Amino acid sequence: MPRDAKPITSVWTRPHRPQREHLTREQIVTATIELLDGEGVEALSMRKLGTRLKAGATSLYRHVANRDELIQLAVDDVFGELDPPAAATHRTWRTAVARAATDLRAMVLRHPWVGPELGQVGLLHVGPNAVRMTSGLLAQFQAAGFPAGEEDQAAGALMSYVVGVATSEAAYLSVIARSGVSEREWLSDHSPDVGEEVDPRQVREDRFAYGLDRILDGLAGRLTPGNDGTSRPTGR
Amino acid sequence: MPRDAKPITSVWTRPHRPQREHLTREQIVTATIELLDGEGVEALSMRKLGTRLKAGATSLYRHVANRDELIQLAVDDVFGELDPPAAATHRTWRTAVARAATDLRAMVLRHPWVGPELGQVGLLHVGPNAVRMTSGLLAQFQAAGFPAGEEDQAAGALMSYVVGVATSEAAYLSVIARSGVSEREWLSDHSPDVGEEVDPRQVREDRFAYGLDRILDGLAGRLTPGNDGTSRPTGR
DNA sequence: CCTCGATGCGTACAGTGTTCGCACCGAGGA
DNA sequence: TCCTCGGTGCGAACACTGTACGCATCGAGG
Repeated sequence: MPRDAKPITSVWTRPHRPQREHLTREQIVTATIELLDGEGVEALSMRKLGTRLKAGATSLYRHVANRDELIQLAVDDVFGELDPPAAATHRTWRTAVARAATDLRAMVLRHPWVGPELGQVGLLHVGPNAVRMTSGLLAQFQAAGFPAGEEDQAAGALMSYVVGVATSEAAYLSVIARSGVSEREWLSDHSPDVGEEVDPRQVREDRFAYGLDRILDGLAGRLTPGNDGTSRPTGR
Repeated sequence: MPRDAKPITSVWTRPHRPQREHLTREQIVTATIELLDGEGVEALSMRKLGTRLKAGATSLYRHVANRDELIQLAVDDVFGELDPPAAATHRTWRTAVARAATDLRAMVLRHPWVGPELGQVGLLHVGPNAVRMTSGLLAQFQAAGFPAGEEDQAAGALMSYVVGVATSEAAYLSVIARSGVSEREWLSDHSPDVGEEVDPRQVREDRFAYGLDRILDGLAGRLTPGNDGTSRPTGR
């Protein structure tokens, strides 16, 4: 025992660990999501996250390998907000798939950092929640009666579209939000040719629905005649 | 006309500025793209870029506001690799659009960092080259004879799909490349149920073409009957 | 009561983007 | 010919970052 410093001071200056509240991986992930939603992905730092959890920055490394893995966990966690589509039947596939797509878009808009992150890691091996979601979608296409081997490509095409629009939409909204004005103000500043009466939120939703309908139309065309729910006006 | 025989000191003790090669914004951007292609977006640092240009790190700030703006410039620059689609006619719109989509996918695969970056800044206000590309696409849909006001939504849907697939595909390929094995090795390691005879690159291209055809099918359904080229495969 | 694995965290290190101020160049006027 | 002066390069510095390491401390189990 070297006499490096004061042996012990008073009780009051002791490190004073009031209650040893253990960190949880779950806690860390939800705090991460809060921070990501609030300030964006590049504002996420381990130290900031630590203080938000009333913990030291390096404590997090006991529960998470590194920052990248933490973000991956966050990505899969928000996929858990989606409930998988209902039972798959060949009559209801189109509405079920459309609903899943709408939910997915809403989730990406709620968490604008998810889109770019998905673009860096790919859609497939993200985690159990994402897998549950994609396999639920796949079941819909299987029940719909697509030719053998096409269900996969159909589901993939749909997912790519939804993630593509939603990501770009989320980025657009984030840029506006960072500039501090409302969407309509921003629009009338940056492209004054749009009318005042249109609701930009509605416009975005219509655009999404338009593309979604076109993809579902195109997919429905691959079904054996009779099963399809095509909205195509040309009856052939 | 000015003779370089400066009477200061000897040539050898001069501050040794061998040739005053001025940096150019263009030089910087192309070096940035090289570095991004080679090592990915998070390996891009101003100091590394500086040494690659045989310049100090902070010299770059004379020509570029900051790192983010530099990446934006790089993004728009690679959009310049795409040549805008040919003259738009109502007979050739489908092949022209399919070709533009294929080119765009190839570009995103050549530069795997573009996808996530597009997801962070949005598709629209990226720069003149991207604008040229999207407006060329729009002209195709206008010439195709879509109902008034729908050309925009059609072009947007297509772009979202292409960027969505290509981004996720590029991420997948980057993960594999970083692991140092070939795509087929990686596949037989991670999902041994796929056969040996399939060419994974061909599979990806087929998947892309499948979704593209479905979207174009769905879009063609909105044309006045007679103009549509429904279900025409784009394959090679 | 003692031991031991698990956990928290202070310190430290190698980087990062970016600012500031100074040194220098080359052209344009006196 | 000299002398200014806007533009350019860049070394030093600052505030941060992710994270490896080692030590202090805990709770449970013997």
